[in-house]
Amino acid sequence: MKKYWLFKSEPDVFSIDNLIKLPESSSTWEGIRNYQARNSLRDDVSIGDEVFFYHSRIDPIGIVGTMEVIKNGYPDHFSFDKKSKYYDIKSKKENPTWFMVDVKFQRKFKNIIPLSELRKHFELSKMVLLQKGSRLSIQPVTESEFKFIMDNLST
DNA sequence: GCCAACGTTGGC
DNA sequence: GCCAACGTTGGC
Repeated sequence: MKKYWLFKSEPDVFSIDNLIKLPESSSTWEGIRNYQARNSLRDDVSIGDEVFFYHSRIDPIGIVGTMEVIKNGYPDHFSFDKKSKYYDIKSKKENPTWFMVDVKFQRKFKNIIPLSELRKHFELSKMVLLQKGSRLSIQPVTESEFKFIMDNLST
């Protein structure tokens, strides 16, 4: 069954426009170095799932569009590459610590949906994103939350 | 750029 | 296995 997610990225590092410009408008989603997020990428994020692209640490912060998962979780090979900023000595090829998926651009909203806007809606009050202290960079979104945002807030 | 809230590390 | 110290995230 199709699932829904929200992936955070700092646009200084990787923005939705960067994704659009890549061949096939698709990309690896590497460099996730948090165990809870890793577990989602390894076990739950699946081909066909829909994902909100979220820009953090920029003004304004919020959801900028959607993408689709096109490859299930597989070892994050950047963690094996000494030259990569995502290199991690404890991740071994025969027993990888970190995982990633591939994504493909779907849609960029005409207007960003700011975090402050998301907070206004009772229907979204349970969103992982909006919980106090929440900073998961790969997080689940419920079907009703996803549809509410697409139907009422997307442009 | 600051700093609160988390997550991780490592000494004991 | 506790927990202080350190490192990171991300809203503001």
